[in-house]
Amino acid sequence: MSLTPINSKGIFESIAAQIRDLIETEEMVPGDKLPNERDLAAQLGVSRHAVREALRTMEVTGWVTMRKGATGGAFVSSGRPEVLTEIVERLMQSRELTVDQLTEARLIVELAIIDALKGRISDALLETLENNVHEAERLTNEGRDAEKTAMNIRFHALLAEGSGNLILVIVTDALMSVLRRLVEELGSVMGHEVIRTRWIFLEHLRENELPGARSEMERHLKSLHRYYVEAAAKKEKTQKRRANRA
Amino acid sequence: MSLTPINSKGIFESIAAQIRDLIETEEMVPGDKLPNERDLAAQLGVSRHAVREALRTMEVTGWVTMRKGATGGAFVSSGRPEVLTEIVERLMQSRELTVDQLTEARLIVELAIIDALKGRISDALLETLENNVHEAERLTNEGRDAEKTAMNIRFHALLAEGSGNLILVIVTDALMSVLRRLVEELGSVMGHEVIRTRWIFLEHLRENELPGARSEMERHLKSLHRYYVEAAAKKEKTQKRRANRA
DNA sequence: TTGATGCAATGATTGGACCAATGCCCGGCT
DNA sequence: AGCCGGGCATTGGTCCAATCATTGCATCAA
Repeated sequence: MSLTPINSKGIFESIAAQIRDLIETEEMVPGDKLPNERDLAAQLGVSRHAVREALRTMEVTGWVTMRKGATGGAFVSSGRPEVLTEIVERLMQSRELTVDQLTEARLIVELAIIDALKGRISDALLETLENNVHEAERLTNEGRDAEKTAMNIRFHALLAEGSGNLILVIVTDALMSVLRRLVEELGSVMGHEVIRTRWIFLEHLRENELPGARSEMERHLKSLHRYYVEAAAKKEKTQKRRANRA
Repeated sequence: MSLTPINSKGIFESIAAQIRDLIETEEMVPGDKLPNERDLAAQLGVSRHAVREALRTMEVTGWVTMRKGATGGAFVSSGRPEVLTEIVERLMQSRELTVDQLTEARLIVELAIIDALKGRISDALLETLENNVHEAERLTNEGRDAEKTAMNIRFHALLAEGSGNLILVIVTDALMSVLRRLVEELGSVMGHEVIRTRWIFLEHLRENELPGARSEMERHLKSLHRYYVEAAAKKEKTQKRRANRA
């Protein structure tokens, strides 16, 4: 005989579960509008506050987005990579996750993407990538730092798209949105060095020399990896020093 | 001249921001207890419900955990990696993924994880994996299908954990979860074949023969890949036929 | 000593009321 | 005819007050 716990996690949780089910079974797809809060509360037989808490948590986890106003309401969302950054930030601050792990994961995924590029290197892809590097070069020369960084990050996204695999694109997106935050915190570097390695990488790609491209990217990312780990350690130390002084 | 929007996101957001600041500046560390909801509401001059919404979102994002009861309350947390899985899973699920892309991505990520295992193969890891396969073998023989599948999926999660990289674990978890839904739809297969390839894989791992292990896994996953793509195509066809008939 | 019981603290849920933002529509002005 | 502006309906946002539920602890009796 197996008894199931009753309401173990609170009402708002079971409300969220019900709505999630609707979405998971594709009875509702991104863009669809959920009933308004008052109707939901009535249908589920709970108070409006409970519905609100459920919707709020679902908003945070990227299941729905909420807009206010006359045409507002809760809409099924397709997910928000940005919320990842906040959670990752917390994990890193409390040492559950290290910079080391983050950049290592980036290295691994990126190299996997390059491997997946086999047989998919088209002229269109090459042109897109070249345009990106040209733009990045211009921004670097003009000293427009933030835009330059965005452009450099975009390069990796384009590469992922080139693999033709949506999953890799999504994972890359998520990783990049987290890394962007890291760069903001630790400071970006090596402006022209990035451009240089890009051209070498692209040259290999153009010649269909995947191994060469791969090792160039590996070299580049590993040097970035070392830099960030060091910068994070240094920042750590100054924070500790400041804490001790106080 | 740049004007900043006022209160664009509501009161609960600024409450959350204030509390986050307290935690970020390390005035509060994991384990510390926040004031109770009534006091917080009074101190901030807002309603208790606003405080609750703030705390709820912070719970989801891993800043605090909440317990109920006499010694309950909101406590500073060190983060919850599981939410990341949920968000990544949502990102994957909401896109129009093909079976092909899913299993290909699984192949890519899994092989990358095996590469990342270099220098990390411990006796403890081997033992954990062996236990998993033993269990899976038992469940397979007993015909307990659902549990067998769960155990087989768990193997990949354990492998990811063996890489020592939390990011890879999260990506694997999300991927597996999406994949599991697919398997439920298409039906699982090859019970004993999976066990066989597992033992071969582990044997390579035990001998520290990473390339051998890698190619065995590659062979196995590629055959799975073919099977699922085929099964999906077949299902597609019967659905079309059924649709035409109607 | 042990177990039951009551109490107090704290979160969980509810109901109802009102505020605020937003987009649409309609009427009046040019 | 065109447009502009104010009112209005819809919907989320906030607040208050009250009650329920859970949990740990202190108390007390066997």
